[in-house]
Amino acid sequence: MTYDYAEQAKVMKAFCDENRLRILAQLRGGERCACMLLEHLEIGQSALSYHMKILVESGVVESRECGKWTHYSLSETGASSAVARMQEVLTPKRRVNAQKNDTACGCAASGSARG
Amino acid sequence: MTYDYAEQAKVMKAFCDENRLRILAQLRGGERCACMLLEHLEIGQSALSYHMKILVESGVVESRECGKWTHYSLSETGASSAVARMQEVLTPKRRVNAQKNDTACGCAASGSARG
DNA sequence: TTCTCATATTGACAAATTTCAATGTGAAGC
DNA sequence: GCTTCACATTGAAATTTGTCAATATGAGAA
Repeated sequence: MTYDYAEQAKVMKAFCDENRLRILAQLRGGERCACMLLEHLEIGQSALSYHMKILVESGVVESRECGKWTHYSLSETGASSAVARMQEVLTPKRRVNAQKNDTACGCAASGSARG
Repeated sequence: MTYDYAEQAKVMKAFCDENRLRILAQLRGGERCACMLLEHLEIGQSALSYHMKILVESGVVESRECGKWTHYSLSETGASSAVARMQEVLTPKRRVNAQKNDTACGCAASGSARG
């Protein structure tokens, strides 16, 4: 399978900005409209909108429109998908050929994939 | 608990760059020295060193020196810690007070925290 | 329709990130 | 000692990201 690193990076970018983490922390408490999120952040309205777009496009946050308001909430499917992605990235592959990762210097390899 | 968003963001930054994801993908196959990692990337040696520093400082990668060579591998503890962090960020908090997240517009809230 | 409110978008700018070329460092070999 | 190899660090440039002020959009109220 050809891995889409750009797509993967895009999802992970949801989590690597302090203000986005603060937004996610608020959403852990339940659905919030933009104005409520804004009250607890030290950024302007357009910056919030920018971050919400990133969060929604990454799939971890869902938006729901209700008249003039937009409500945001954590996406269960997006969340579990993101966690699964990270888990995959960090899970050693099953070894197929015994000595595939021999080191150039010839000293014994240690670590998780050796066994 | 006062959340350290900077620290959290730092860990997550390990995963939000395409080249770092390519490096992690290589490390899934087992321990690798820098020169081997470099062969499969389209960046220079100093850029690789820069990325490895970020990966090691985030805790998801371990380095092991062997004479002139440095070997890198996925850190099991770092990996599970990173996954746990992401999981925490995405897990709705237990509701304590019934109507804490009422919306400004008064329309019914939906979503995971309502239940 | 006109006005206001909540949010999105745009353009410009500042700050952070990523890269390379050059240089530094420390280990191994001569 | 000197040289080479593997990797780290530095400084500058290119790129990306995050922010604000201003403006646009679209829904509800008047």
